[in-house]
Amino acid sequence: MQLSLLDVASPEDGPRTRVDELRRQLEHHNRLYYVLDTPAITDAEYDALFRELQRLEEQYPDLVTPDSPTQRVGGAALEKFTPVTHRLPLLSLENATNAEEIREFDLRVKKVLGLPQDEAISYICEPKMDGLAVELVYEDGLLTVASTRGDGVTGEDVTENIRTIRSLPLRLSGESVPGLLEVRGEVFLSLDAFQKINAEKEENGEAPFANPRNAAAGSLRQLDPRITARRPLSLYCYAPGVAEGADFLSQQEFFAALAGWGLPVNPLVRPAVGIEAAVAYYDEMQQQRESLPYEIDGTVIKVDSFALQGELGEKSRSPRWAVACKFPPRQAVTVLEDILLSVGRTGVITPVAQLRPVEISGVTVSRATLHNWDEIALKDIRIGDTVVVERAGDVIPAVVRVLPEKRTGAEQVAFPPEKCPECGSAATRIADEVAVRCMGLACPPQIRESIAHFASRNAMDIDGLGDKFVEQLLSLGLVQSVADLYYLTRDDFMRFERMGDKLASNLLGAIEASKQRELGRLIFALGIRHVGERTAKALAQAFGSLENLEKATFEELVSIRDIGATVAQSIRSFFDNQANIDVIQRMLAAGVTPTEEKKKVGGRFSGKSFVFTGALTRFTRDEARQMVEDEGGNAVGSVSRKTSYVVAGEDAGSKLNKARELGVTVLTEDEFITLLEPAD
DNA sequence: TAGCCTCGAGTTCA
DNA sequence: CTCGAGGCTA
Repeated sequence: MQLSLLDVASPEDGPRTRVDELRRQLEHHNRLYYVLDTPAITDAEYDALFRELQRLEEQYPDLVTPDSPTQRVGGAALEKFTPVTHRLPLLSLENATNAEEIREFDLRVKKVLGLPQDEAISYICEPKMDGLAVELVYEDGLLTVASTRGDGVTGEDVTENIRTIRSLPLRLSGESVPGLLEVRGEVFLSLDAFQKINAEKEENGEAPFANPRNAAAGSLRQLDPRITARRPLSLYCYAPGVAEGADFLSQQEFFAALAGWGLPVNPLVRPAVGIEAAVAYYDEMQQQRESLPYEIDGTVIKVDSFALQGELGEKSRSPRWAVACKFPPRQAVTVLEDILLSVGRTGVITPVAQLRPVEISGVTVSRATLHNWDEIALKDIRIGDTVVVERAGDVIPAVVRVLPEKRTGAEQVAFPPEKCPECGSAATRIADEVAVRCMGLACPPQIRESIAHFASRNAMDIDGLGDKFVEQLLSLGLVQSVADLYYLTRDDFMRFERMGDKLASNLLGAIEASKQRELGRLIFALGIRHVGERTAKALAQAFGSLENLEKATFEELVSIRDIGATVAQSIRSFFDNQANIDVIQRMLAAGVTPTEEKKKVGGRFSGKSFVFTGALTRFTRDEARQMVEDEGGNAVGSVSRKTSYVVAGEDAGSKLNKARELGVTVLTEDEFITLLEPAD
């Protein structure tokens, strides 16, 4: 395996042979250096080989290939990152924070699989790198696309930056390279690299990065890959995406295949038979944590067998076959100086802790949400207390507990407000609810936040209209409700502070553009209580137009999946309020025309709703719902006059009776299947 | 009626 | 990210 500088082809053998040879050697030494950590040549020798290759490629441009080591650093900077939609979404993991929760995970796995509790499942354990998830796509062995995780469905194209990672092969080596291979991995910075980068930053008088993860994120998001190339990022691969022409039956086989192709895998990955071995691994990694050359924030336990993984399946955002075992987050002690009150869009008054600024894992924290007064009472948090603070998931600060031994007696107990701190209206706690609400209709922050919500990215997406401008619109009296946005003129905007022609045009353009948004966005934008993004979309699909939704009866609303009495009532009262109708009318009059929601294809069941009841034998409830939705229908939970069909399995009970009472058509499972078959 | 599972709403810092 | 709450299923 050892390659020496002497027993290789000489330049006289022809440039092509030499170029191939140099590439082979450079990749080989890259791997020895970065992956196996056993360099065989000095840096100077490596540089000599690299420069020779560069010279040859300059001389013979025809010989340049995209997987050449010289091509790791691309040319010019990008304008922006292009979005990439992942073929399979990148899910997140459920968390466990201690051994007990890890054991609960194991019990859940066995319960779902129907295995006895004393069965020892084969798991794979890995350190959980504190970095950024990416997805790499190799087509016919060649790295073609690398993208960030993004929201799990769509990420950003960071191929040029990923190519600068020296431990990553641009072309897969070894036998039986698959036609298409997607690999998920974690990009991170070693502590050494992190310190080096920060030293450089400080020399240049720039602010240092708070921690290695931020530094890695900053480096990966560089538009100029030449800058990224100077930040020695690393990467470990850990999970497959789509793989065509490769079949691994287990996580272990997958890791072995990765190693065979030259992809970097964390050497600390280890199998564990039975959950106790996995718990031991977790404990062991926690011991080793401080001596590792990179940061980890826990371990990951996965069911080894892909067959079992498939059987366990996924919930909406996380698989049931893996768990992230988090180490206790880094904590800090500080003083809680005050409890501030923040009023949200819905009037909920949330207590926020004002803290004496304290540094936690590189970031200075001065505020932390306290959620509600039950929480404050439960933890017995008082103003003036010395408290332990941590950053949950290393992001959002949270007050964990107080240190009562530090009390002086001067601490003050905080009570829920009786009046809204912003508008002075009565603040009440509705029965059975934890939240305290401001009941004022004209409460300024509520109005400001609801208009900002209307304009926000996932609602009407009025680019540039944030809190700041909404505030000014309100204080200048230019806007009372969201409808007024559509009557603003250029002159109105020019009254703003620091407003130029350009900015005014942009805002007007953004408002104009928002007139045509999908119906679901508009419904979401209205800010009806209990109607978030998902529900709004469901309503848009079910009713097709704002007018239909306005007229919808409580019964009709309840017959929609995931809408129960509470949500239906909330929607009804929103539209029963004349003020709301006026705002909507004024908006429509200004030319707001919601666009059609993308209808599902087929649609033979469109407008039809199905209720499944009793024990189904030919399909599960989920499958049944899927089949109905695929044909454009709704599968709902309860029978009403609006229900088109009730499909009754064995031992159907009250729903079947109700269907008969109301005269709704009742189908057997077989009849339902017949209905599904194409009409012709 | 309990126990999932999802959704909604509020939140931090750079 | 977290908590609370609504809806659905067993």
